[in-house]
Amino acid sequence: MCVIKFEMTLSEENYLKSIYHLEKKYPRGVSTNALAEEMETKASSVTDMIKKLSEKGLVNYKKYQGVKLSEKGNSIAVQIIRKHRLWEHFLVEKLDFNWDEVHDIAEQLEHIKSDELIAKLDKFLDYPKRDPHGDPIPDANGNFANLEKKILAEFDEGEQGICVGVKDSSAAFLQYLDRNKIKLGKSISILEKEQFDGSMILKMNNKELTISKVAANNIYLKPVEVE
Amino acid sequence: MCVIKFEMTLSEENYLKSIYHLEKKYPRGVSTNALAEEMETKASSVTDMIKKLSEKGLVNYKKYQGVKLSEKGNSIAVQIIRKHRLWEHFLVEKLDFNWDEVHDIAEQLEHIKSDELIAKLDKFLDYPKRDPHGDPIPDANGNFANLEKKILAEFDEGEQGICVGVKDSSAAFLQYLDRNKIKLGKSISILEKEQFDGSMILKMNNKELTISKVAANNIYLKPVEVE
DNA sequence: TATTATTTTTAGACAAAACTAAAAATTTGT
DNA sequence: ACAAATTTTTAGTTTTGTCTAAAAATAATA
Repeated sequence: MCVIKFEMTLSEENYLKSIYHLEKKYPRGVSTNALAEEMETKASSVTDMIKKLSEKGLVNYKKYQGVKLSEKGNSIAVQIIRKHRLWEHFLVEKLDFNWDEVHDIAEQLEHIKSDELIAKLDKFLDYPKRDPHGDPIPDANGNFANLEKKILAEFDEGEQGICVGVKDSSAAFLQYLDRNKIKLGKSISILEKEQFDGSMILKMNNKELTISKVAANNIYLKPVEVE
Repeated sequence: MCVIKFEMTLSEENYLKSIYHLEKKYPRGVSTNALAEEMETKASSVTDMIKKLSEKGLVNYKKYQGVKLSEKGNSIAVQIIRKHRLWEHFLVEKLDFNWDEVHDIAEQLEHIKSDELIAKLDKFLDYPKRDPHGDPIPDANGNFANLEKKILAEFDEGEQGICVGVKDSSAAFLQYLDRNKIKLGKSISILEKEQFDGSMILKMNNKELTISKVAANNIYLKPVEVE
């Protein structure tokens, strides 16, 4: 196992991370424009950076055909995501931040360079498997513990599940969830599904709650069998 | 109380920190060359940066006459030092790092931008007064808890004290202290002082220990009256 | 298929922070 | 005090990552 360490700049790391996330949406290659939008920069800047990453062997790139992460690039991106999610867990569990406040700080902390630091932080947090939004934290080898989950909007009437994650992690959405007392771990039953607009009437904490289709499309449940 | 927030670059923050530390040694103004050496850069680069900091009102500067921090510059420098020392404390007390391993990591962490983060970290650590090397941690207002301390080399035979800090925080020196079981909080008596080379014979843990003048010049004791 | 429209890349410029080399100011030594 | 040595500043480049404007390639449409 031969691990080569690169000197990565902040900007390079952010590009790899964005490509990683966009590959979920565009598995056949991430376009220059999509990346420019994600990075809040111009397409020409993206082209320049992609060339640089390509020369370093971190992405596979052919002109006009979008980028994909190479194996090396992927594993670097996964390590950055690991750091981001570990720090988010730390901020919420140890420093008492709310789950809607941690993203920007973790965005900075994820670039701190020290393998020893991350190993010790992981141990201190007792090897958490998920961050405060329910996203899996890859282990030191880059392996994700995959957990079964389905978007709430895809559940049918009478089904039931446990809230295990959110798709949208914006502060606005997280605060909406807080106001409605929706948290990870909560048991939710689907009472009714409105055909007209896709809104749902749920039972949670023995109370009824109506949510829009937009909201239901951003909540993950783990299905629970109900007899 | 009107607090103005600046956009500070990493480099600007490091210059302020270095000027702060050098002002201890050069209270009438820090020379361009001294700063260049501290920052491991060239004098011409220093001149450029000083001009920039001067335009921002963070240092007082007249050509050929060295720099001093302005009040604003000083308070920013103190906040960076606060962050550095809080993170060092965290790394040693919570993540189980040794005191010779934390400097480089804290050097990165000190630039994370979030007042809320530092306030919560401070609380989590239970408002520590000193970092792992015995240096005082300024509070949120920039006030240092000043503790009485004297360099070991300046003690006389028969005197006694408690180790409260080190002047040199290099890994090499800290490891030397570890090998000789010298830690913060240890009680030390001066048995003999060799006139010839300034070396000292100490009693600590009921055992005798000889240290060189160089070492004795880098250890701080709080004097203890002995009847 | 020919012609638009869109996307992507190239070319050239800029700001930040560093550098080298040379000029200017200050300090030192006789 | 004046020449020599040192320190500091200026002037002109370089690198990284961005930008604008224009050219080239690809995609969409009549």
